[in-house]
Order: sequence, then structure tokens, then C-alpha cells
Amino acid sequence: MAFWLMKSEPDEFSIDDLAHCENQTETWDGIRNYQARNFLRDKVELGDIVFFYHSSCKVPGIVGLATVSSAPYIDQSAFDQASTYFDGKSSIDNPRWVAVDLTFKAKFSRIITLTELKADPNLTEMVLVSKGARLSVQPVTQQEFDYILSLE
DNA sequence: GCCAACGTTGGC
DNA sequence: GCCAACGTTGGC
Repeated sequence: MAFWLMKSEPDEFSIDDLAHCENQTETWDGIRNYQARNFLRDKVELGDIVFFYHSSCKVPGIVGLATVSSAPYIDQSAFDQASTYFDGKSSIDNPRWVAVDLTFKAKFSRIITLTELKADPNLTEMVLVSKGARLSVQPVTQQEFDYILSLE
């Protein structure tokens, strides 16, 4: 089992939105970055644990946990011309993008803020705090995962 | 809303 | 295949 951090803009889709979905499960689609796509496609597995991260908001940080509740599958939103995620270069014969299902697991009692994570001497190697970390799907080590959980 | 830091595109 | 121009991300 592996650990991940996935970013979402809470104005678009927050941890509370996930908690209120049917079966507390939603398609995690719309990833349009190759590095993130490669993680989703090649590394993410059913049962993996995910830090749910809120970005582009007043207090960016980790707000809770989700579990990966499907294997990776073709991201259908790329074929939907009405979707903001439409990509004409992805075809059914040669799909370019993948998605997984995420299921709500827990909401933290507080936001573990980006500021706090950046300042923590135990987390200097974390992808999130490394320079120019714009990856919306990124790996988290077991050590980082356990340590961050203990911060809550 | 600004802008630094990346990523992608497309002409050559 | 290089790289300039453009687009996007995301913290501040």
C-alpha cells in the first residue's frame, strides 16, 4: 500500500463535498499533467491512502484522508466537449488521461497548513515543500505519512 | 490580482 | 530537437 497527496481547489471540490457524495465516493478526473497522470496510471493502486490537500484558497493545507477505491481507468471527461476537461487529442482508441475513484476516509480536526509543513525540519524532503511543486498527484513516504498524521 | 516557476506548443 | 512564446498553477 502506498501513500499520496492529491490537490483540489476547495471552491471546485472540497473534502466536505467528497464526504457528501453518494457512497462518499467520487471520480477523481481532470488530471491533465503527464507526471501526475503517470503516477495515477502506473503507481496508484486500489486501497492506497491519500492526503486530501486544499490549494488556491485562503489556508492551503492537508484537510483529511481519502482512500483510492478503484483501479485507474480511462478519464471519460476528456471526450466530453462540454467538459472543461475536454481534450481533443485524447481519443477512445488512444486515451491519454486516466482517473481513479476516491472515497472519503476522514476529515482532520484542523488544517495542517502548508506554512506549517514548510517550516517543519522533519519534512524538508517532502515533494509538496520542494521547489516548484505543482504536481497535483504526488507520492508521500510512509515516514512522512505517519509523521504528518501525528501532527493533527 | 500579481507573478514566479513550471509545463506545453509549435515554428524552424 | 531547440527554444521562444504562451499557458497554467498556486502561493502570496
